[in-house]
Amino acid sequence: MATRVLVVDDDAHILRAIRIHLAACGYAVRTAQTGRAALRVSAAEHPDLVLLDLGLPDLDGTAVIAELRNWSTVPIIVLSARTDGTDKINALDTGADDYLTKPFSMPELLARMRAAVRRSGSPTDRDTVVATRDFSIDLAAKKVISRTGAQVHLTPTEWAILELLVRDRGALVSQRRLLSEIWGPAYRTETNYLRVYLAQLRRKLEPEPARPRYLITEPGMGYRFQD
Amino acid sequence: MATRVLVVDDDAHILRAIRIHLAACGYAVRTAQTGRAALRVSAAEHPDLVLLDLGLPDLDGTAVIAELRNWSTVPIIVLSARTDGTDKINALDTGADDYLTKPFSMPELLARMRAAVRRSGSPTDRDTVVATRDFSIDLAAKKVISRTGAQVHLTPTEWAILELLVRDRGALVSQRRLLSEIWGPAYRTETNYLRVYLAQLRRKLEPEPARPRYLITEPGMGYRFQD
DNA sequence: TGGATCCGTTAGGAATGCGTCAAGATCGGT
DNA sequence: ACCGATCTTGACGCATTCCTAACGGATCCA
Repeated sequence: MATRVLVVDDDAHILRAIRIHLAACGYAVRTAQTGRAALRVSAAEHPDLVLLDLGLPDLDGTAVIAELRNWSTVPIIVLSARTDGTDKINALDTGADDYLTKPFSMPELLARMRAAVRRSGSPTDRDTVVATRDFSIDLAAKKVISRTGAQVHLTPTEWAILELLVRDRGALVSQRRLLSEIWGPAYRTETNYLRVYLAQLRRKLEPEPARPRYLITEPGMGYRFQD
Repeated sequence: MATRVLVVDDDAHILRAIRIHLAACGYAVRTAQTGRAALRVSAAEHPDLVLLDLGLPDLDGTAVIAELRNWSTVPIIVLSARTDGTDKINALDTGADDYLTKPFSMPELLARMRAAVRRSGSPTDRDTVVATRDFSIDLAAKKVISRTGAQVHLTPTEWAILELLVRDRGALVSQRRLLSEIWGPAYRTETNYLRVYLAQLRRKLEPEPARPRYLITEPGMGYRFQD
């Protein structure tokens, strides 16, 4: 599922530029041009991250932060043209998570966004539990629970494969990537291993191991976790 | 209780300047001049925050971040003279929480430290007393009471292991993390210790030590407290 | 139709990791 | 200096997991 970002800036051009960039990087982008709009959208859609410009027409930027912090812990990254040190400190102490001074480099913004989302995501297993009709996978706890409530025991290798597939669930993961990440780059061509372990995973997880529904083979390319 | 900060920098002058500043602001400061020292102190003292200079003599800064992130979620703020964008991005993607380029203003550093600690502080507190059918564990009082009401005596090491497992109850705790946090990063591979102490804990807590119900082994990966 | 390629399945020996025990070393208090 | 408690270390048997090879089935193409 794509990370949802709310971008708040009164300049429509900047807004558009950032939106295009982020969308190209796989983010789901919402925008707002005023402080009140930002608060409204936040309450309605609960974004995973807020990019906030301080120079808004209706409300002071720090006021927006303070309002948000009354009920939300969403990560907030401030983007501002003001280089004054007190602005930074006020914003951070009001509840902002990070502060970038314009002009900033887009790669740095993206890296700081990843860091902010990573932090907020891990402590309260938000997206770490993937549930299907037949079992649920807890990536943080490294646990698989079958529909009957029993815990399914996986070996380290089985878990490594399942984790890779589930983290990119829906997407095709190439055999080369699986082999490289789990056995090392030297085993790039040992597709044997994958066949054996995928069979074991299916025996443990699929209702009908002979006709897999979740662990799908894409012949000649790789495997895919379908939920 | 004062926030404990570990400051890592190879330049003794900078180290001293930062230490004095932070101490004046009420922080409890520890210092390290090398990457290995930083890892050792982190494992021994569990600081609440790490300030890390990237230019260390023995290890690359990002290597220190990566090692720490194997077992710790302590906030890391990188302080670096390098203005190169790729350094920033690498550090952030490896697990750093923030990145300041030298020279920076001390008020800004302090504000970012407050922000980092604020984020990390709240979400991790859960119940301090965990009860099972056969015993109950009081994490705050560091006490274990058996079903008969008698207190179970645990040695310091036994308690350290049990506490780690119970704080993340249900989740798998890797042997690396256990060894790093209790014996230090250098003992990462001494899985012997875990076997011995888990056996002792089971003898003291499990109704059937030979068939553990609470202290579960996940072969090749780690241990898990199941309640 | 025949061949080639890729995949699923099975099984058994090799390698690894775990539980257990016991003895020596170390530490802390009297 | 002594003693008990705690920690370290090594060795052994056992269970699990991994690797590997072989075989049969499915699909595609000539």
